[in-house]
Amino acid sequence: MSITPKVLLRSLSDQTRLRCLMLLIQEGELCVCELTHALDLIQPKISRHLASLRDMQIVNDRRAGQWIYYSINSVLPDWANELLQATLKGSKNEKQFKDDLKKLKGMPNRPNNRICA
Amino acid sequence: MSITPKVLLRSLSDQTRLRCLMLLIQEGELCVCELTHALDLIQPKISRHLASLRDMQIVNDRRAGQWIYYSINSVLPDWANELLQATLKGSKNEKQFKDDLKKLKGMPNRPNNRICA
DNA sequence: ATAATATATATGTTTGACCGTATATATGTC
DNA sequence: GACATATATACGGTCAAACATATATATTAT
Repeated sequence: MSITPKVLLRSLSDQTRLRCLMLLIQEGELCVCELTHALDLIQPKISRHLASLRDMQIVNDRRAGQWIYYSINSVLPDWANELLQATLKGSKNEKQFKDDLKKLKGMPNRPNNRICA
Repeated sequence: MSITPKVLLRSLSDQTRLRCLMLLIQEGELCVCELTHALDLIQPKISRHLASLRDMQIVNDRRAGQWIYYSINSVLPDWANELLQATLKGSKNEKQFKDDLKKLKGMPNRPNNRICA
């Protein structure tokens, strides 16, 4: 079964999950420590919300050494991708989003997440 | 100030508000009793959620005699309209949405909501 | 094996949002 | 005026979900 509007919208209704997803859409793949740094929240909180997004099949995870990388599920239905893109479009004006992105870019010692190093 | 993703997504996270909005997008303008009938919920519940959507400037209301008609705010930003359209696209497969629409169409004594009668 | 780092999860608590019931308000009809 | 219909709101209760803290697990390095 594929995701429903009910499930996706419920997930997007929490600010922490929304902020994570916006960064993931924009950046492609991020690990927990990058998201923790960018959002300036405690690690268990980020992990908990990412686990929830994984359970809803909105994101996928991949282990690489001690890091676990999350990314948007690549096989979401069209309407879901369109919904996420519309949300990103709306978020780009938001101070919160800009700040998160800036914080991410400025993170020291970012782990290298390139699959082909 | 215009609506934010945070506010719109929070509004869409409740099933009652989501169902109302999907019918409003599809049908243009509906009164409280039509929505109450279509969703098969009690009137105060519908009114409460519509008031919330009005407060968030997602819908407008208009009185016509004893009826109050609600419709999607016509000056939402592009991203918000795109988000709603994507949601509608995803909802059209859903049994819940189909049932709501069928119930609305089959409602006896629907008030006539045409502005120019 | 010990220590350090990254991530996940368990636990108990709190809070905000939704709920149903009751009631108030507004309009129309007789 | 009295009554019916449509809608809004106030009130108190309930519950899901989010929270912080503490701890467990996994990986890497020394």
